[in-house]
Amino acid sequence: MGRAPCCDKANVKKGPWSPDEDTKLKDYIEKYGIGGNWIALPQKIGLKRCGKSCRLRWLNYLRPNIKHGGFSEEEDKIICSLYISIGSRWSIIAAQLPGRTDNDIKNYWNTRLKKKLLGRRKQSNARSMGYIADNRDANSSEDSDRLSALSNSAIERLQLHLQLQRMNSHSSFYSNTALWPSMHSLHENMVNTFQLSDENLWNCWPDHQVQIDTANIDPHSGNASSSYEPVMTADSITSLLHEPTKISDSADNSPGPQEIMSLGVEQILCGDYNDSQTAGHKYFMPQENQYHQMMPDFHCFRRMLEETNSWDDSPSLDIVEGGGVMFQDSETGYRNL
DNA sequence: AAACTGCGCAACCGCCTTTTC
DNA sequence: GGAAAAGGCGGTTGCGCAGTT
Repeated sequence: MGRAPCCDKANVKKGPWSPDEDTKLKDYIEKYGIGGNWIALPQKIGLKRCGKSCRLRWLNYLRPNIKHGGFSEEEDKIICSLYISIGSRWSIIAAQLPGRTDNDIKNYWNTRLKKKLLGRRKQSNARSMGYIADNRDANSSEDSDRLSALSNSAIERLQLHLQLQRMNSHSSFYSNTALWPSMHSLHENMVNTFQLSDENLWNCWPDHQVQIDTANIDPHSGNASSSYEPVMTADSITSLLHEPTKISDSADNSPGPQEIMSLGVEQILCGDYNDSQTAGHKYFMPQENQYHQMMPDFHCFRRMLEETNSWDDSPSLDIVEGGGVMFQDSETGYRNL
């Protein structure tokens, strides 16, 4: 049985809010409050709107002390740092920026800040990934999809952190790390990995047989736990490349794998895998002939490492005299942050 | 001047979590 | 304890506007 809709879709108005509707909603909430029930609210006011729509309108636009546009340099930094650390948790990021809404920050990130920071790097990486895919298997659109999937949030976050870290050694602009949120230990691990020599990095793989555990990871201790969400893709890949983490001795009871990796399996691997239930954990093990399918993913990161080491072809961020930082617009040149 | 294109943003959708009964 | 309702969130869509051809 499906879930009942929150309102009668046929009888609710959609689209932009009129000034009249805004006034009705604002006046009512200021007088009587929400009353603990958004769904019932529009009926009380006489608005033909879905309760969720009212909530959104209030939270994102009508409530007091909302700021729109004009993000400051400080806000840019906070958004950037938090995005690197926690990803697209817009509500959490918004909580650190008084007057800003998650929707606003999300829009700002997607339409402006991301382009400012990653700009041409992304295109460059896309080219690299295409190159890799072409070399391996020219007719594999599935692989292309997987590669492009890898180029999303995780890679953006990694690129951003590397940018910031490079700048950190030159500039006071981002040097106050006290302002930054603390990094997940595996996240730090990821960053460290990309500072390894290429040789070391590559030699980590593929000699390990890998057992992938769907158990979750405590972001503070790095230990397996059932109460935290799975680690992100880039963390997972880095763990695999860098420093395998043994989280349980139960591996001894399972055939084949010598080490247990803590990975969010559906985020990093796709395709069919043997799986088995062992000691309360579900293990996913790539079959031998599937290793080659995983390799392109790691090629992506290897390629990124190579690019990172020669980050000079079209920097989107640069240090300027006096310790300031400029974002470089791909078309119009430098612009102060 | 008209058509086209790209961008920014408000709003919607659907899924997941939390609360209530 | 379980089902339903409501809240919350992130991704996506579509409209309006400005700039370009």
